[in-house]
Amino acid sequence: MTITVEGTYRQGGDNSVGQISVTVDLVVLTIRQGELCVLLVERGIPPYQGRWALPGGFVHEDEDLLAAAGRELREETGLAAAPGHLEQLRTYGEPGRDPRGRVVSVAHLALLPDLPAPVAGSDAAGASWHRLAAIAGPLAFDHGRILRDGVERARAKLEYTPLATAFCPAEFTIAELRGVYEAVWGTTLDARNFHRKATTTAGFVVSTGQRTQRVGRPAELYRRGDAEVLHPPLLRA
Amino acid sequence: MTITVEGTYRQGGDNSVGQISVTVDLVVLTIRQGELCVLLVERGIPPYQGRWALPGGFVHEDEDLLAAAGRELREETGLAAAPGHLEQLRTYGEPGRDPRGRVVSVAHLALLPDLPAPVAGSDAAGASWHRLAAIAGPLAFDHGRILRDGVERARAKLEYTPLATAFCPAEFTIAELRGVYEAVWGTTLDARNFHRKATTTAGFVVSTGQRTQRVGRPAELYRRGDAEVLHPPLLRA
DNA sequence: AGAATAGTGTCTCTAAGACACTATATA
DNA sequence: TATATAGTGTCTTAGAGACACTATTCT
Repeated sequence: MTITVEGTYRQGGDNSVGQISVTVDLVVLTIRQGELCVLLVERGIPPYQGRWALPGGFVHEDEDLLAAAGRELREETGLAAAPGHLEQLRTYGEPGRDPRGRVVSVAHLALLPDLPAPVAGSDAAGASWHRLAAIAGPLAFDHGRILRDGVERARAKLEYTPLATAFCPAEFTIAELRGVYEAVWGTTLDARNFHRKATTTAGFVVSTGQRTQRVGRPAELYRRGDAEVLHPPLLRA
Repeated sequence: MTITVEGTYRQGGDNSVGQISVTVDLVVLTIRQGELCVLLVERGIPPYQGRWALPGGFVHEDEDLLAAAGRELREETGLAAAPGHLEQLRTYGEPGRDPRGRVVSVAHLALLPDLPAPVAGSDAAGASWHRLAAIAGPLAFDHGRILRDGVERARAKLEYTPLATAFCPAEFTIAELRGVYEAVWGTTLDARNFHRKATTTAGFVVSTGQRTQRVGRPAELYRRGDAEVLHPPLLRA
């Protein structure tokens, strides 16, 4: 079924009906063994058969864009965005981006903790995690560009929001949080300065009173604070 | 004419064709007499007849999204984005946002200098500038929300990019640049500290060697520098 | 005791904010 | 000379980066 808009959108405008296929694509990032990873699916049919692509699919008739992205994430990974973070990234609509016709894709960015439940066993045939540094060939469609934009968005948002916590489990140590920054930015940070910074920036993290039990001195466990923005920001060098 | 995508988008996906109307809407900002202003058009037909709305229209069949936004800007204002700035803002696709049917709008943000050529005389019947602080009723559709998002984007980008120069003519004084910050942020800034900051931040502005001729000591004229990002940023209090 | 990891204290340097002062034009 | 606007210098303070040191666990 196709919905048709009747009448001019506004006076002075033209009447071309602009019916276009709308999809959502997902840049799903997580951190595994200290490395930034992205979820990719292998294309089984043309175009770009055999290439890796971002997960995604068509927006349903009566479905919000963010809801569509959440549904696709669930279908492809078997996991909800609940413990992590999901936001709109950017919309890609260049006429030639899909050889089959005009498709506008509203890309979304998801940040997830490294969940114990693996991706396998979900609906998605070939969804798998790939270390960002080790992606072999070019991705299908313009997904390479979308992936780059998503990674850059994540890198930038770590600076001025507490979003690094989306990569962590509900309770985490300062060292784990620092590991997120190091993996996403591809740098190393001074553990002492980072600790001071993270614990003194208002609303970034709150102590739970609990401690870890591993080798070495036990680390205090923290939960995400209520700040939406970091004041002052945690800038990259 | 309607383009239809044949075949599944990718394996594992569903087959709903997701045909939706795609439009571009524009948040066009400028500064007039020291106040931040937005370009609005009055709706002559239902729905929302008589209400103010953002300019916009349908994306053409073989047209890029940014190009569509540029075209609408030209049609509504008679002016190109060339001297200013145009970027994608965000996409709005809530199912109920247009009572006539499913319409996904890719909103764009345009920042323009206060051009001597007025908006009148252009294609647009009722396009006019409105002081942001003095917009009477609610806007049509979800345009109030889009406008808020656009203004917030502009406010944020002044912090860490040299985008304030998009509101200025090609050559401008430091006092004019400061006026942009004050209008967009709705604050007052210390003229002396701002001068130091603007002239010492690498790549923000470059001197032309020219000077103004008005009352008082002549001010040096500057042009936009080649920096894409301000290091360090110029943060709001 | 020794290894391993967590967390604190201190110093230096950069940059922001407050504000007095100097500079150069017009009326 | 008065007025108006442009631009510089200085002081204080917040915060980032470098890095020595202390703390608390396990083996």
